[in-house]
Amino acid sequence: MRPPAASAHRAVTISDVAAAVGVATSTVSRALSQPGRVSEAMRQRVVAAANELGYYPNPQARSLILGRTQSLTLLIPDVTNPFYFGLIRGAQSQSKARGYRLLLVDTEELGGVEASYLDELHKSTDGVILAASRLSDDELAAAAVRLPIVTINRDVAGVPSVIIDTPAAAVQALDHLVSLGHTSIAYLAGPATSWSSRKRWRALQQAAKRHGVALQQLGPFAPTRQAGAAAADAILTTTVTAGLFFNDLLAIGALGRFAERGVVVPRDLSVVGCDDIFGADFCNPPLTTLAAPVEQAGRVATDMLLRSIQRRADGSAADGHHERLATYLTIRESTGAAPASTRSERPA
Amino acid sequence: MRPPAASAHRAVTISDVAAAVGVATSTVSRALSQPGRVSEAMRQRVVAAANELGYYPNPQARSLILGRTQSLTLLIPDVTNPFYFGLIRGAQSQSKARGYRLLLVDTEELGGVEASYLDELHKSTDGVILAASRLSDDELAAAAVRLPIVTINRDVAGVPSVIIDTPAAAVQALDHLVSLGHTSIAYLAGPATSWSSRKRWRALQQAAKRHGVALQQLGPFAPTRQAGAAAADAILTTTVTAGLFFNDLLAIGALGRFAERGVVVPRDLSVVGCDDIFGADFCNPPLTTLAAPVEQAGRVATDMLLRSIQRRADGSAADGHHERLATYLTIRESTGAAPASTRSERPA
DNA sequence: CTGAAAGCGCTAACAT
DNA sequence: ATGTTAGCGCTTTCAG
Repeated sequence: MRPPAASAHRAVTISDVAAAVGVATSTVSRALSQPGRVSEAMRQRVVAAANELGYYPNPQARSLILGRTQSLTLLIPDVTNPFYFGLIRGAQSQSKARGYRLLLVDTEELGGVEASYLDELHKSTDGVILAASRLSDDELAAAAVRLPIVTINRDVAGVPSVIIDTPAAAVQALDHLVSLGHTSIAYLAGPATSWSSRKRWRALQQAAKRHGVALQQLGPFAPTRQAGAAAADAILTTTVTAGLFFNDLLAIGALGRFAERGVVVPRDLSVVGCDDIFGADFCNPPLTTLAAPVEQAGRVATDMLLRSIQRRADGSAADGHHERLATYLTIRESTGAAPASTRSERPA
Repeated sequence: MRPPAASAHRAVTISDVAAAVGVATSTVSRALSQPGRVSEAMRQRVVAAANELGYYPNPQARSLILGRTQSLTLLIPDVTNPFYFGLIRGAQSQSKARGYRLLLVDTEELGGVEASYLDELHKSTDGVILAASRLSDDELAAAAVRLPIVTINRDVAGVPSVIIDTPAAAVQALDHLVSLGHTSIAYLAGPATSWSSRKRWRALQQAAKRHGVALQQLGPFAPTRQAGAAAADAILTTTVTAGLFFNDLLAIGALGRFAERGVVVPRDLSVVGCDDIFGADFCNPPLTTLAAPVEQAGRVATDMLLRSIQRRADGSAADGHHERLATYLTIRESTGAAPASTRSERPA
């Protein structure tokens, strides 16, 4: 049973409730938010009246005095990139569980948008989760002084972060390819500003050296399906027999292009993606990929942020804790034995 | 050049700026929000000081007095359902363009969560976009009295809404199947509470009668990939040669199950999805589907909501305008000629 | 064109 | 245990 809606206009306030019960507003406030500090009888009368009148607290007024908004903000570069879906869900559910609301902002891959939001948000959110930030280390560190921040996949001193450990998994992927007989492999890099891409490339280089296989970097490519066609064409100018793609979006785009050009995956070329996004398991062929625990990352980031907010409230020093989430290789059907003949002889 | 951050703690307020310039706070307020009502010289001095000090307005304080929060809320049943991605993006970008922030809430397919949010949100958001609401007509109408609401795919008197016209496209899909020789077809229904599913079924029934083909409904099914396996098995107990699925998620799930059971699509069975979500074009085989203009729906809903908010502020009567967005059949590779032999003889 | 003062809804001392 | 009072940061009468 929903209480009767407040008459057309003015909303029900705490003083309406106070008047109805015949007490001071402070008593109502206490009864509602610090039940221990009023008599049980009073609490019940107040709660009854509040329900009766359809009273709901005004979060703005509360925020103004308390200095916290009970809302967190998730800044992501592109809401349509499925990689972030899990992040959104994880952050959303955890925020809700902790009694916070989640604001979602799409920065459209623009560092400038990111920076201006961080300035404006200052007062309207209690903390920010920054996914795949395009900001410089200095900008990030500066922002973190003013506002609790947790980054995802970005390692800046003094700024807590969740790191999805794809470099380690990328090495597993390389091992996998080497075990299948591949000796010449390409890494299709992400945006030049991507910290993850650089990290992964470095890890791959070392592993390639250890295995004694040839590894080359192509790109950078935008992390999109459209760019996948370009990545596919780039790889076809080389003689590699396998490609490690910056992410699944790029790999899926490439898969389509390979099909167009008559390149059969994995017979002619093996393809490895990254992230295990929605679709990676039902594309054609299903993608061997690095399964990033994205939703977990969203939850963990939220908890770290909440802890960081708490710490600030207590006046403790800021922390720069980093949480590293393991990522594992998931083998599906886009990788297979290296072709016997050299790749340059492939029909194309 | 970012202004120097405010010293560790207290945020810069309008009175800090006023003190710096040596004027009253009201002057600063006017200079910043009603530039016309202050001398140009004064405006410049104030703006300079504000930048100097790193002043940003406190939206909470402003909301409190203005009675609007400059934020809209998008309530969706499941953030991980790719159908909503476009909606999120459309609503997000349009909100931003109009100077509003977007709050995202996942109701987890629960009507109760939806209802309680509508109550609480009352004061913290200026309006709500309700996608695929699980609420009853009465509940919706009641909520719309208290708060500007726009629904998506839900037709309730007095509540403005955006209707993605899938029934019309479903009829196109039926025509398509009939033209391919299918005479016995199944509709794999969505949740019983889904208004869209019911509407579509009704439109299909009429069209089937017109064509003189047999149409049966199976389900209801959850709108998920998992449920797709159940839907696939259900369809295999019948002799239909084609299935129209409630949405792409369900269809993609079914595609996987068909592959497992050796049913070749479209040779043995034609499959039609709905929504054209991310993945519909690269699953195996690519899905014939009804391409819903989802991102547009998000933008349109946002604009309608803003208009509705405006109308309320002006004291005009509430409107119940409905915007219908055309949806078209997109033919890909999951539909083909009806098998010559009857489906019950299919290898399985 | 600018200043003084009141007040949005709520909470937190400080009384009693 | 409850009432009184002040004030969070801002906008807006109302004066001048």
